[in-house]
Amino acid sequence: MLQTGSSTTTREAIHSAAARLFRNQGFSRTTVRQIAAAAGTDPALVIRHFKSKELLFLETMHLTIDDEPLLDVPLEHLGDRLAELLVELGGSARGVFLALVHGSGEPQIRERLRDTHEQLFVAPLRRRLSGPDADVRARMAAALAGGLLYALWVVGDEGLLRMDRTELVSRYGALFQGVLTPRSR
Amino acid sequence: MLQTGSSTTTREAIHSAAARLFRNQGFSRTTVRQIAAAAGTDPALVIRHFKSKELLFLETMHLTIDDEPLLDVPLEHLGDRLAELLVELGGSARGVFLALVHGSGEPQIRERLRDTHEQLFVAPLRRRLSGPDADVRARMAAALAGGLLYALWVVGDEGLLRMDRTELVSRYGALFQGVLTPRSR
DNA sequence: AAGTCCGGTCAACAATGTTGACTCCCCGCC
DNA sequence: GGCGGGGAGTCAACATTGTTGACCGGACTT
Repeated sequence: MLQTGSSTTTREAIHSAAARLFRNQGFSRTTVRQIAAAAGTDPALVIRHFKSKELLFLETMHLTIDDEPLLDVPLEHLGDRLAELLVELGGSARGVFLALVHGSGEPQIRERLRDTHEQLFVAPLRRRLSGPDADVRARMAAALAGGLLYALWVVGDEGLLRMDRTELVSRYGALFQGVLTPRSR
Repeated sequence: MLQTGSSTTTREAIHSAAARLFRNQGFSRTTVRQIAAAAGTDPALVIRHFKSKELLFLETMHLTIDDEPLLDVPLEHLGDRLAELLVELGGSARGVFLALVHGSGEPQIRERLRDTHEQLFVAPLRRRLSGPDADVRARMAAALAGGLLYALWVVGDEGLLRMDRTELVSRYGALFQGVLTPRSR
């Protein structure tokens, strides 16, 4: 048959083991032999299926949130909604984000991070805005969003982490709102 | 004499070669043998002088801006000044910042990044503020600052990079100002 | 003068990503 | 039915990485 039964299973095992390890330990700290062991197979097979460790990384680490519906909220509440979404984000998204940021020394991973930033933050916000400076405002809001994740996850600012969630949401929500729908005029 | 002439020179050579290479290529992409070659010495000596590659990295990569005087400006202009400072920042600071961010998968480097963030952004701003929520506002402004560098350097948002510098400064300056000296009350 | 330390060199180690040779087995074709 | 070919799997090897230990030589102390 066309379905390569065992092969697909093995490939899938490698894929999911790699995804888990990359999320938990990042690119450089996880070894091909670890992935192979976790998938119950041979290191050579890992490379054979995906062409290299880096390509395997790129194939497993994509960060997609279905925020299209989640951002479907009146424009005047978009700031709060976005802040809420970001603050409550976590779990696997955190691991993928950190893996991308840490790995972005490699050109291909950096490009992936750039695409992710664009499709995750810039594009959905851009779609909701209008006016001559809509693009700039969307990009600034996206920079704010990335900066929040950066402060919380990459540097791990204890002060922000310890802060009351609802206060953080309301403060950052106001910031977003100010950029998205500038006051007056 | 007590000055170990050649030794100090060699140590210095290793130090500066390592600093340059780490800045340009980051932690994982620069090898001990590269550093040794650039310093005109032996890989083993690199490890002997500094205990390990990671310790050498930590010894060479610290990011300090003498921003104490540079932020000495009336409180109502602090936002613009900070934005100006960040946007015009570059050169070696960029390399060190990126190396720290990319390397922060390693716990020690992450701690260094956290300290840097605290001493470079949070502390100087905190010193200028007062009121019950001064700490929170300082940390949010610091997150904004880090987020700007993140967007420009780590992800490399083309839209922001292409933007007119003075417009970027004025927009981000207003953002900073809003966080530092909230309107009304 | 002998001894002791310190900077330097060389060879080796284990671990890494990756490749090639080889086996095995199942599928379609004569 | 036999058989040839291709793909999955295994094993050993390679070059490169960070790091260590053995050895060497010269300078400073006693």
